[in-house]
Amino acid sequence: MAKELDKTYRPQGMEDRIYRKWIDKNYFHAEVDRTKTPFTIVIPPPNITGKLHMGHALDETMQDILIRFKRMQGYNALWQPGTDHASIATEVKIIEKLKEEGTSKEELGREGFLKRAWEWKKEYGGAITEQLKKLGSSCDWERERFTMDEGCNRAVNEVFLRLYKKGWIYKGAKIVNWCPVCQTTISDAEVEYETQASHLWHIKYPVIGTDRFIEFATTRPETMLGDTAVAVHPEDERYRDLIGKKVLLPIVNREIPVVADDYVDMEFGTGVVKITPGHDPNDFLVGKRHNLPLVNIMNDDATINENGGKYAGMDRMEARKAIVKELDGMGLLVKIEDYTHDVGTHDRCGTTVEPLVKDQWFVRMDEMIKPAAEGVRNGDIRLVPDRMKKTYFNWTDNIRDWCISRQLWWGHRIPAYTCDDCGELVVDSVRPEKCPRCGGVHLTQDPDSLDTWFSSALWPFSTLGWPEKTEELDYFYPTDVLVTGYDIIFFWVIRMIFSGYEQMGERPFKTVLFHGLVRDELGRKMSKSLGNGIDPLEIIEKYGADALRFTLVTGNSPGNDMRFSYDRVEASRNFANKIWNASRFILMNIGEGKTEKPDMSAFTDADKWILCKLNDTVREVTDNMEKYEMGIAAGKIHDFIWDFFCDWYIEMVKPRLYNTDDESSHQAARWTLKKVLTDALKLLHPFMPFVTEEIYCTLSEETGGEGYDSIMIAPWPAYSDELAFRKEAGDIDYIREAIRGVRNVRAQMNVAPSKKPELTVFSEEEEVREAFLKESLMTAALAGASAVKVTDFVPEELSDAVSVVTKHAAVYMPLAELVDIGEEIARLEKEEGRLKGELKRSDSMLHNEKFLSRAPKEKVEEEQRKRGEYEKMLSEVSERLRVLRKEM
RNA sequence: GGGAUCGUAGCUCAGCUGGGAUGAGCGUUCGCCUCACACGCGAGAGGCCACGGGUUCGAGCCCCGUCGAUCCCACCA
Repeated sequence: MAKELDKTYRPQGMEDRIYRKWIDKNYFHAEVDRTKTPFTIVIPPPNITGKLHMGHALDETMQDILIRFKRMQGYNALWQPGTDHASIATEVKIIEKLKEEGTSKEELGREGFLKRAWEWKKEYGGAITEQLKKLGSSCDWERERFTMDEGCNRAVNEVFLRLYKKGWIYKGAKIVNWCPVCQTTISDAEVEYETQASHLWHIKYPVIGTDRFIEFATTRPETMLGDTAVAVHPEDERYRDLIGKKVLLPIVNREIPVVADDYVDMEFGTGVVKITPGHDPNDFLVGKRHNLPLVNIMNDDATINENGGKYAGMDRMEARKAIVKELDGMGLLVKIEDYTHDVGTHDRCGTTVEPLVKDQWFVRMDEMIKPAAEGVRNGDIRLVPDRMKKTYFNWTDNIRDWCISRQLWWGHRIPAYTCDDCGELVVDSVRPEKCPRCGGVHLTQDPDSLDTWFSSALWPFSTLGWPEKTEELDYFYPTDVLVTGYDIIFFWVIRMIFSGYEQMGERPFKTVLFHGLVRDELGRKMSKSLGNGIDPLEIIEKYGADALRFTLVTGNSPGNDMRFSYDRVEASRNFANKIWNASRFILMNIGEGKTEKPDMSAFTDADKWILCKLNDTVREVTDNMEKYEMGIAAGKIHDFIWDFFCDWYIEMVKPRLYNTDDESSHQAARWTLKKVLTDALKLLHPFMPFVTEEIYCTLSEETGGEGYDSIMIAPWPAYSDELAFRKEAGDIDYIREAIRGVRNVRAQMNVAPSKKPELTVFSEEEEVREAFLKESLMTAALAGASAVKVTDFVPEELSDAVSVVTKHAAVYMPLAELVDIGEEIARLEKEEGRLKGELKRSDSMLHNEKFLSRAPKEKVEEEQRKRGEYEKMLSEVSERLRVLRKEM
């Protein structure tokens, strides 16, 4: 490590070096230790196909901030990492690759395909975790898991078996969402609705035995091939006489009944609906109620099947056109209207989803959802921000059974077997040796695999060893906080919650902390198609992971989307540079071994002031962190370091170090500098782990440290009553006010910086005079003065001086030769006006009977105190004006 | 059709259970290469807190409407 710090902060190289050190020292690893309180976070496992994007960066950063904070607080902090096999996403990628190679899934066969998939996982599956490391993520990599590793696999099979035994997993023919391109079913959550411009085709069918026609409207005319009824509302006068009659389904020439069902909306269209139980979820239900036959007219690739007669083999969209044309030819097409409606598409590939009836596996949700809803309702699980409950309950209140089988190969294979001999269905967590009914040894496993979320639902406990009763599970479960985006509530959060309650009998986590989306500079979603994605790795390369992390959490609150901009990263990088240089200053001014704490009498008010501010910052930041207000915490740390520490304290200390030779006072300054820097670095460490580590270690090496090899294992700063120097801090705040006032007037009056007048501070309060006297050297330096005198009367010779009036003191500058008296009078008049206004405001409140009687006492007292101050300042300013006017 | 979020300085956003908007960063204006830092220092300018009501001694914050932006959910063919 460099003996001293370079002039400019340069994260390149440094971050990787530090990360390697942390890994080598095994700091991220957590073991069961009953003497310590655990704090656990499970990572939302990134897909193995994934490439680090800003969403991950935000998610990981928030988790790392929490885990580092808790680790420093002394918790046994475990951040459990791992990756997700992402069944369909991965399978699609591999299929693409096979296509490039001129082969296919079918050609390789199931076994060959899976072999390829595992190879693929081995080759690319680690990329995402390597990228997480670039961010500084302090995951316990020794415990890294994968949703399809042996343990997770066992957990999946075990849960499947348990739920099956309970009767909560069943197989049944129901209408499901089918993706004709991916050739698999998908769950309701995977369907994305997209508004499309289309048409409403008005068609009529002849009513048998009459010369009438019954007219209706449809958005999918091709499905008429599978119609098995036409429905009207039972109370609809227009059609009452037709109920029970038959109509002739054209083209197919099938006779179908007119049924009456409440489902029909009389107001919509003609009040007639064609019923296609095989291809519409509502029609499916109507069909059940009326015992209608079910006709499937589609193949798995969405072409029309043999039930479509002459249209067999035609694509669904082609068939639509052809059928409309044919109906038109028959005179049965009444009209075509423009119509926009929401069409279900597959969130992975954008293909229009086809509802059709398939024999699939489902999880019954009605019972399992109850404890999950209750757990959030009664606060067993807390959602941050609170409003996410509404989204959550919206889902739990309307939950439907979960279709879990997928016609995919990459994933957990459904642990259900059919006996080749007797046809018995056997479900077990391990492959049965023989059929329990007939003893046959030939059993065929269900070819389907499970929805990828089935395994991620078990993640909080499967990663800790479940179904084994491991020490880890006992100790680290339930986990403390889950950090994730609000867009994943129903996919994942709800499913983990009901799985946790059902399998473990306990909540999977105590708190869910939601974050929003990271958008681009214009507020648009970052997406591949827009090409507006910003690569976090590029940002890290250029500005450092610390700058990226800080940018992602500042100025942001839980659950809200944020915009990403280069300007903000630059600001964060500049902040890192600021700390870097402040540290350089401190290192240059602290000699080796000279930072033992001197006697309290050696400390100046300035020292006590910064220690007091530090102390307050420690308390507030800790409090914000406990409440998951990371953005606020980051802001406070930023302000403390930049404003209080760098802009004020370091400047206050310079004249002392450079222009005095009181060794014990120097020592107090050095001790304070080091103490404040060290604690500030600790507060900042969760946010900017790398720079803080680099500086902390350099500081330790150069000046002797606290005995920790790394800031990440050093204790979090604690609030201390001993550092609450309220009086001194208040005095320094008055002095700062005076300094600011002087600087202000100088700038306003264009006084050259080289001009260093002698200042006279006048105050009627003895304590204030003492405070200024004690800090006169510092005050003079910061105000650009040659010296500061303190008096309890205003000397005659200063009658024409420029004056700055503050609450507790007035500062006189003999600048009459530089400043026009007229201007000074104008300035003071403005000030006088301002003070009069303030006084008026104060008086209006204090004369308000209701304010006096109803406002809390402290508020009234505060207002009275303010009024007193204004009155004093006003009389001071008026007096100055009187004197100056006489001078003219 | 339900529900949520947002509307505060030119821009991007904070604003703790209601108590004077001394809010932050960027931008901007005026001075400064002051021996930690020009990725910087000092000093400014800039805000009917979307609009209209209400509750209150007091509202950016609470309640009710209106307008505008965004998002989620939903089986109206």
